[in-house]
Amino acid sequence: MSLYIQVKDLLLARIAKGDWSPGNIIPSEMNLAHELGVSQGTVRKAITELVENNILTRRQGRGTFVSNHDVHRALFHFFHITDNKGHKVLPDSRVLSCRRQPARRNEAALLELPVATEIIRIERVRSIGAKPTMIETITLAAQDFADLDKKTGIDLPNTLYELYETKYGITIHSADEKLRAIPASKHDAQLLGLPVASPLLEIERVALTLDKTPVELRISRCVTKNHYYHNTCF
Amino acid sequence: MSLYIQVKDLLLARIAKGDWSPGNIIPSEMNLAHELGVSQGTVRKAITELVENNILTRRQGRGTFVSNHDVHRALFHFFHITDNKGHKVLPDSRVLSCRRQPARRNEAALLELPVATEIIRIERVRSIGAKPTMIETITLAAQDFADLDKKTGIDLPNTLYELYETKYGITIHSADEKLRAIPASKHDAQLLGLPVASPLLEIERVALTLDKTPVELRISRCVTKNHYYHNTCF
DNA sequence: AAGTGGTCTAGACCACGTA
DNA sequence: ACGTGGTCTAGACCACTTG
Repeated sequence: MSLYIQVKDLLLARIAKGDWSPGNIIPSEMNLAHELGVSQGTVRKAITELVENNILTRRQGRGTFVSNHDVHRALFHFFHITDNKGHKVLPDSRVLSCRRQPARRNEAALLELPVATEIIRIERVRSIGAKPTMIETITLAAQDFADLDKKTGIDLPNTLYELYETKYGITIHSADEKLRAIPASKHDAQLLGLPVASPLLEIERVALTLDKTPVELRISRCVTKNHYYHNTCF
Repeated sequence: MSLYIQVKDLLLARIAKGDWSPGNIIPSEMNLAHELGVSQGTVRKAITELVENNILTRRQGRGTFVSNHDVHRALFHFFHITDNKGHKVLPDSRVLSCRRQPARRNEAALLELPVATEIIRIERVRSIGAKPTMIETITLAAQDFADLDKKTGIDLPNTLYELYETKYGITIHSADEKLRAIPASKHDAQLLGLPVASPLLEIERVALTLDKTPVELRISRCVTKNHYYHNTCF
């Protein structure tokens, strides 16, 4: 393996281990180069790849920082619903329930947990401009999110990924989404104020950490009358 | 502007102008460096960014080439339908019609053409394993694709983007997709063998060239009973 | 003024593909 | 054997931020 890949892996390991945490500065390129006995150019190339992966952020004149995966990031990387003009809108959310339960078989499989492991299941309705637009069912491994179910509806923030990072030290880095069209169930239809069997866009998202461990399963069923799921491909 | 950005823009201009065409080799880094009066490292950095944009391809020991946006690329960058196991499948296609018509208002808007410009409209049904799965309506500016409508159904290849590149010199580089769930029309239902109003996944895709000119509008309506639209977000 | 990342150069050696 | 890209080094100057 080339030297800069080894440096990259070493930096990654330190970040994953928590030696350097989100928002904090890492040593300068020169310091790392001296410490590791390589040239600055090699450290630079390793850091460049991590910056391209959104894991580090460079700020000229200041230093290199572990990325903060904040609201902005969550919004831009993981939230793809836009209005008809293509503008992203952050919907409000109302929690319907938040309970501990044994994992169903498919949930356990997607989260790579043993069957019937205890999970936390959150159900909420998300609205755009007072109009109910999405129903979300969120599944988390209970062991990783102690006491999350004890929070009241108001304590559960709109943007959960920020909470995962700040309270539980779990940073969501990528996600895998599967989309399909499904008919609204009676329950869905009632919550969303639609006729039964109206077409809904279902998004099944598995959110992953840096080392590709699945952390959250989120199934969203969306009304796509005034909104789209927007994706740009290169 | 930094030097390597200028070099990058210059290379881009030559590619767009057609001095170097897809599949062909460009001069070596050393030659470009001498020609432009900069160091090899600067040319290298410019080329690196173009490689990251999938515009150039490096082959060690051989040289640097203008990317071929071939079947493989089209499949991996622009085709997101997978089976339930997550494997991509390339569907067959049967052309229903291929006609010249005046552009409708929304088509003209999305393709950035004057209203009522003549367009070519292709309608086809795509099947996976003999099962009709998607209906596609493709709209192209007639002026850019002379005689495309004169091809018979068999002459129209399954993978159109390759045809655009090889026969018309138009390379699709990125695409913008909007997804929503819609009920199947009578026409859709008949072609796909489904009850009327079954939920379908509609994908409205605008395909763009390197300089972001919209070239093709493609509306796909997909049965998502045994297939998903798959997206990975970083 | 000092330290950081951003750019640029020049030169070295390696791994790979072709002739 | 030769030319290509791939990696690595060392050193220079610039632009930006902080103390």
